Amino acid sequence: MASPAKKRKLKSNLQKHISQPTQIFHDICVYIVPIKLPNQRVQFLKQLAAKKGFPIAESYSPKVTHIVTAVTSIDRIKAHLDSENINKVEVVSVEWLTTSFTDGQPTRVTDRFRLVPKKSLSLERFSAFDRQASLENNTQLSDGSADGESSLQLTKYECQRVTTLDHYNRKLVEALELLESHALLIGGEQSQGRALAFKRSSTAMKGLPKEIENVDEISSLRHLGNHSLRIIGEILTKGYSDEVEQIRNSEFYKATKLFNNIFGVGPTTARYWYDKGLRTFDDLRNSEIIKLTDRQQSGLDNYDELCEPVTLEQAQRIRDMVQNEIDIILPGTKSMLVGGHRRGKKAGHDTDILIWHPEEGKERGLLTKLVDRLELKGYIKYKEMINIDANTDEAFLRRTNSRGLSDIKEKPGKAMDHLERCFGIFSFPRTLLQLLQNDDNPSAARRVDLIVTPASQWAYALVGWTGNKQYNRSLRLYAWKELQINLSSHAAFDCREQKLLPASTEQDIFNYLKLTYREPWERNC
DNA sequence: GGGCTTTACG
DNA sequence: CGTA
DNA sequence: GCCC
Repeated sequence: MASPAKKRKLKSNLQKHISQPTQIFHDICVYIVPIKLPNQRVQFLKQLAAKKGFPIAESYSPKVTHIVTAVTSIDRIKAHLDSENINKVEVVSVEWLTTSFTDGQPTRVTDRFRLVPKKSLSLERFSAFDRQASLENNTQLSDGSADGESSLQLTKYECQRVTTLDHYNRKLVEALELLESHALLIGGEQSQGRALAFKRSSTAMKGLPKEIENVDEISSLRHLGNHSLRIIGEILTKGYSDEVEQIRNSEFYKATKLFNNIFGVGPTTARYWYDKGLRTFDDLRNSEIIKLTDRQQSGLDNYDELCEPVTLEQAQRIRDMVQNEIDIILPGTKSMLVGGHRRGKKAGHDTDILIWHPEEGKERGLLTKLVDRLELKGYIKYKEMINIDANTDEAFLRRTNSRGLSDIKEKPGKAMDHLERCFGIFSFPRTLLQLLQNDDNPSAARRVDLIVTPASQWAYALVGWTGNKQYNRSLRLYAWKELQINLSSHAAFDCREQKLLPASTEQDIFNYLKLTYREPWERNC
């Protein structure tokens, strides 16, 4: 990261993706009702509207001239807008907007586009109508736009676009993610890069506003090259990809993937065991030559329970319990769920809890006390404590300097102070409901991460620990390449201005990075 | 052909 | 090397 | 593997 070879010329990519509309239609103002329309589609329509010069209102106000909606009931609209006063506003289907895009100007509103009272139009017909409209819209736009631009576009970085849990191309994403994990399991010099490329292909698919039916629709998109397109094409034409299925059913993939699923076992160890001839957990347990680390042993012992998805309700109960403890230890301490659950996942593979005290420094030593109390209650099956003491300041300065800029006189100060972490396997009593549904196992093992952050680093910790992983990678890459800002989950350092960027909210960080704020559930790359 | 996020700790 |  |  610090080599001089890294001094690549900064391209002015920032403006490149924001093409200016040739004209702006000031006499209209469109409000898109975010009901029944997937968020992704709303974002897509807004983006396109901006490009085509259609003013968009973020919320409903008197200046709005056109309400665009997928909802079929006028009452539902009124309820949503909390206003009866929509008589002089045109309430139109999404098709009106897409037709207008195709026309390059606001299309005259006819009865065809107007929302009519529910009783005279069946729901089925309306949604079929709408599906057809979106299809036409995209095919027409991608072929025959006047300016020759394709309507399907992908930003360079994932953090510049909206990616939600819901999307239209699950099958394609699944295949590409399998190729990603396979690349990691194979290992070798090139594997990280190959895996990343497949990951980017898959996030590209997640970001599309509709289901892909033909490879041609996406063949010119960024991040989709020969290999990914070949896989996608195969799946689109015959429902599956030979290459993917061959990998999925291979002995190598099945065994290494199984091992890799054990907490404490990465691709290298999985591969090593495979090369030694091991294939199953029994092979592992009975092997004379294999020495499991404590972490791996614990991961293996709790394998089945750790495979159970952590529901949002469970995660909330775990946080409530943590909150109860820290209320006793240090009143005023706060905690929140981060990770996948903050991004809207109903089921996750672990629970991440961010803990802090509004008063800087008060949080010192808190985690040890918290973990002690949880341990006394018998909730902890396995744990690793990670303490970061002071004098990491120096390391931070060295790194910053090695990125090719002059000495920093001003010390980062508290920026790198003691962020404490504990990760491990906790065990919680099952609820009555779980006991009824599941077996008679009275407790449930869960992967839990506890993170204590000083108030000064809270915003950065929040962004970092909310993730997801790919979102963070893209955010940090973008920050460095485009703005020469070094971003981590503790702080951001502007290398041009030679200063730390203090932030108290997530919005502050997005502002520094000149990015539109993304809600946590829009960061599911 | 270089680059691919971050950067500690255990 | 694996964890986040 | 894909982008620059």
